[in-house]
Amino acid sequence: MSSPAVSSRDLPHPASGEIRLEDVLHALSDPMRLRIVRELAGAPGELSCSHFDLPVTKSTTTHHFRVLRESGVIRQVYRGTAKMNGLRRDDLDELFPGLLDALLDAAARQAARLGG
Amino acid sequence: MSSPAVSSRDLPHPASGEIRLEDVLHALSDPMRLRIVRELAGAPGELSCSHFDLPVTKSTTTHHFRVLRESGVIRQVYRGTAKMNGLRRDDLDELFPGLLDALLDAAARQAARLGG
DNA sequence: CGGCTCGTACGATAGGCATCGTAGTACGGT
DNA sequence: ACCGTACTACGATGCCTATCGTACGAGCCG
Repeated sequence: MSSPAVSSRDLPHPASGEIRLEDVLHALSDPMRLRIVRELAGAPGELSCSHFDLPVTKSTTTHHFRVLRESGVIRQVYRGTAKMNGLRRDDLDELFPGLLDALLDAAARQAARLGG
Repeated sequence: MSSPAVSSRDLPHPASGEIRLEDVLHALSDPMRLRIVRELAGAPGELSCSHFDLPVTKSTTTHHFRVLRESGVIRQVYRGTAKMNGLRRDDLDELFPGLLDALLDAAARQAARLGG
């Protein structure tokens, strides 16, 4: 066998060069997804999908994670039954320097202002 | 009479405190609107709607400008028959410092990368 | 006044999308 | 082998939206 993958199941991610700004912005324009990204940014490592306690069903949660992955905002990988999620900081910072930090800062400011 | 308005027709804008990050991101996630904003950012003053040569009908153009205005990204004011458009740099920079510049830089980088 | 340009309003249409529920697959542990 | 957990797939639904065309209103200029 080739190098043992983290799991037999692999998930399609856009290559770094295929990430489109419009898709990233669209992904982050949903409150639920922005919340996910903020939580991911505040965590040290990766987080499993089940770690999040969102006010929607699991089907919808799956949908949001897929949108984030397909837009290039997060990286997903299976680890056993869990699916681990991490921000694609490296790729995003290289493509759009300062953007992710500005977005996270903007979200934090709005949360503070509106009492989030 | 109160101070003479620029025109008898007035347009509804969100107050600075009512601008929501999600709405701004959603507004900018459309290629046509991102293009408009980039052009506005590169111009010295205000630009009329008719200045833009977009590959859509005038109805659709009106729609996009309204979305930008209602999300708080641009300010619109009538001047005779023309409708002048300007970025709300001041408000955006106060609410989300660095965000607008990061977005414009990101858009410029992508345009350069993809040959826009 | 008459016409011209700029932009709006309204209705229609087609596609996208956030959400749900149910049924199913993959993996790990007992 | 069995069960439970984690996540997915699929279909349905209702809303939002990008687009168009046509008809209209507002202001300028001759």
